[in-house]
Amino acid sequence: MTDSAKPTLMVVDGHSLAYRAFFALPVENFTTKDNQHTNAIYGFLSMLVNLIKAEQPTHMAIAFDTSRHSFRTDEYPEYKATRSETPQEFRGQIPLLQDCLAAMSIPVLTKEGFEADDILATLSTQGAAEGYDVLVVSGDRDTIQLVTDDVTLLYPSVQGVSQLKRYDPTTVHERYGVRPEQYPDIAALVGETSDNLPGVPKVGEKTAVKWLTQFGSLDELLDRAGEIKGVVGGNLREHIDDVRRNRKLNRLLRDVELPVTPGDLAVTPIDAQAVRDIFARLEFRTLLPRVFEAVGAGEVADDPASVVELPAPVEATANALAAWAESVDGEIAVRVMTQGGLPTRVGLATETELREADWSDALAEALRPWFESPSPKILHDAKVQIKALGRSGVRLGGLAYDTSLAGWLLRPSFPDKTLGDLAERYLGEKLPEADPSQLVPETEGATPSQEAWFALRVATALRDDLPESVASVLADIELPTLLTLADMELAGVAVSHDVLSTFSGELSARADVLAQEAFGIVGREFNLGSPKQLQEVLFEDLQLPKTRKTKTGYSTDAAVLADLQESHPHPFLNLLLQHREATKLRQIIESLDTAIGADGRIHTTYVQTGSQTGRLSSTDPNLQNIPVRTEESRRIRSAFQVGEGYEALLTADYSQIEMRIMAHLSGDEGLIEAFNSGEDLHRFVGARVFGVDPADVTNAMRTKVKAMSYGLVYGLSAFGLSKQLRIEQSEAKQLMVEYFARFGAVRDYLRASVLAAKEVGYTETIFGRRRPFPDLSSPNRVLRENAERAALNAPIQGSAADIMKIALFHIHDDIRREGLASRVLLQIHDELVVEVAPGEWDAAERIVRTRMGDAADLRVPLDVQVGRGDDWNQAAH
DNA sequence: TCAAGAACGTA
DNA sequence: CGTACGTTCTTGAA
Repeated sequence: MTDSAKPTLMVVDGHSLAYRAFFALPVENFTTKDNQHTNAIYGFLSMLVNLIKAEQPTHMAIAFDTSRHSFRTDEYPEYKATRSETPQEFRGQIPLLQDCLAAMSIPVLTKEGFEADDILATLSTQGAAEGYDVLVVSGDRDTIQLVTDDVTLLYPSVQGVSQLKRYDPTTVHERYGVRPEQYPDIAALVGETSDNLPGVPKVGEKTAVKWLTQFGSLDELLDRAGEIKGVVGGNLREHIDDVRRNRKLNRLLRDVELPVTPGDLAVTPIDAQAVRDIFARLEFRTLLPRVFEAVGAGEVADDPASVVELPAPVEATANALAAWAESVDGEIAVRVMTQGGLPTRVGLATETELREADWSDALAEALRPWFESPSPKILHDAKVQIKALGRSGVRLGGLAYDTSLAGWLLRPSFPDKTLGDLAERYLGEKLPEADPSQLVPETEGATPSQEAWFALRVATALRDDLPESVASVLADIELPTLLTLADMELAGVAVSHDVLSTFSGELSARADVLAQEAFGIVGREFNLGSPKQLQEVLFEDLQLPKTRKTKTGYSTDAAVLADLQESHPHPFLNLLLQHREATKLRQIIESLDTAIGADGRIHTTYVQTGSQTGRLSSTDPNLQNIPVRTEESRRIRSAFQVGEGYEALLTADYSQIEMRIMAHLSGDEGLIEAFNSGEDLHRFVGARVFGVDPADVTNAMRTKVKAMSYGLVYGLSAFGLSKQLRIEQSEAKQLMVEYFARFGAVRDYLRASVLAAKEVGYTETIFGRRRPFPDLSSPNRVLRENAERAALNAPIQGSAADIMKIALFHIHDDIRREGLASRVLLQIHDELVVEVAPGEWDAAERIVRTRMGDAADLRVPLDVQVGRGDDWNQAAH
């Protein structure tokens, strides 16, 4: 065993072990949602973690091959030539594995022209000479030659990667009958088929060992080859050059020039945040704690992020707090603690001073002038706090920065949700958090003013990182939008419980009837909502043909069932689809009904950081996916009604805003003309594509170009288009050809836009909002093509989102400025719902039309459709 | 109890 | 093999 006084150097052949893991672990279980395979990465890291835990190395490095090419292939081009190409699914995992290792602060070594084993040989030789206990971990038998009293080889057994066999000189001798340094002699004689190194025919390990023992060395054996009798003797003499060549090639180089020596490989603390990020991306969950555990709490501890000495908060009276705030010249960070939507305590902070006080009416009155003044204020996740203040009658003015929004704008794909996340990432500090699982927490959480203090410093750090264009998106779009959203959420929308419950009752009754009928056909009762049970019924009981595969079985989604109905009509299928529809609607209704508040209104929450493109999302409940497609489902919308004391609901939506943005960005003359002509867009495009008069465009033509136009924005393929339109792929292909022949600038723009994104690593909207796309240069094709489609879409969807946000807060601000009582209630991406106060219809409509129309100056007009009604459904017409 | 997967609603 | 979301239900592992 290892001598505890000596440092332990562990050197690993990353390539060979990852490759074994690749074949050992079933890929089905190790694929991320965007189709990145991770089995080799997972298997390798899992083994590595076990090794680190068991061996506790003080020094460590992982070596990788650079390519197939090495000095060995120079010498003998056939070397490893018969080895089949390593699968792309494996190769694509190597860069990601190296990213993981980088995050774990484990040095990765490669050397052009040499194999990983040569690096291991060099390091182990140096290490042994410098007094290390050396552990070589490799799946290549050639490394047996490295074993000495100081160098132990860990070699994966046939069972798999997790079982490593330990080779010291004794075990090597037991297994092979020779000393470790003689192993290459055996290998040279026997040959190595996997390396395409043929040996002496009919000579196996047994004979080789016998000869070597008899002659003492390979040189001696070859010199006296004439003494060996029989067929094998002849074979040896005939293949003597092969043996010499094999021996030359399987000698590992012990003097490769490396940029490091063993002393440089001391184990260093891991970058915990980086590990979390990459593991999240690879969807490794169980591995994370294992990594942290293996590396040891003391060594790496949690994070490099340190717990800093916090300035002490000063408890203030209402008046003192207000006086202090007003005396500060410059920005103050604010943290309003809330409970049940109302303020409970307020903390304020500058870089050096922290003040806080419990909330009270007196405090509200004392602080109101400062709160409502334009004195600049910095908050983290301001909206909830602004709403709490709003409920207490205080309107926040001077919102200068929101760290949550800034963090999102910088990295929209990694929502650093909490202030603590941001403090770790941008300050490298830990925000003290009380452990919620303990009744009497050991660690105190940060106080409100201390949190404000963190927000202030995070804001400073973020300002340095935010590119100018992104900073302007924050200041000119997001912050004004935030204030508008706070008002919209506070307002809520009136929803009629009676309308909902009547409808719900009808649907329940219908669903029951449908279910009974369906059970009658099948001959037994089961859970129609269980895809698993449904599969039994469809594919076993009813013997319908198997459909598209999913991860867990076969798909039973609506599209598949519709296809099935066409090819194998069965009454059960219709009943099932109708049942699904009824239960789905009922479910939506139920969730809406329970969301109606005491004021008879639903107050959704808009998540401003909820998308990667710049769109809003809506939760608790989601009011951005209320059904609309079918006549019946629109009954749900008729439950959204004008509130008491108001006159009407106004809906306003942009027509074809994404295609208009496409026209603007591409500058396509044809498309621009389409929007300026006043003609129906799809009719105009159809006329061009099919070479007919607009009047002669049939419905079928219009449907096709419409699907094509919308598909463009999403990066649709001929395959996808053919599937959606249920036409031949060749026809879809032809349609695309004709389309681009007329609107070529669109294709040129899309291509150039993705190319530019690949170049700079991100896309940008008209207003400068960015979205990073690291995967555009991924070696993994699925990953890369997914990124390409998303990158195609991001500037378009994002610009539309920007435009709607601008229109939204302009409308909100105009309504206030004109002293109107009307208010915006909902935003559904390209649609707004406004509650209009009595006598204000004309003013409201004017403001909405103007502000939506002039939100952006594009090469085509922004068309706005306005409707009026007592409920949302009526207003949509 | 939690997380994942399937399904489905919207723009 | 079409982008962007959130919710609900079932299921199986923890």
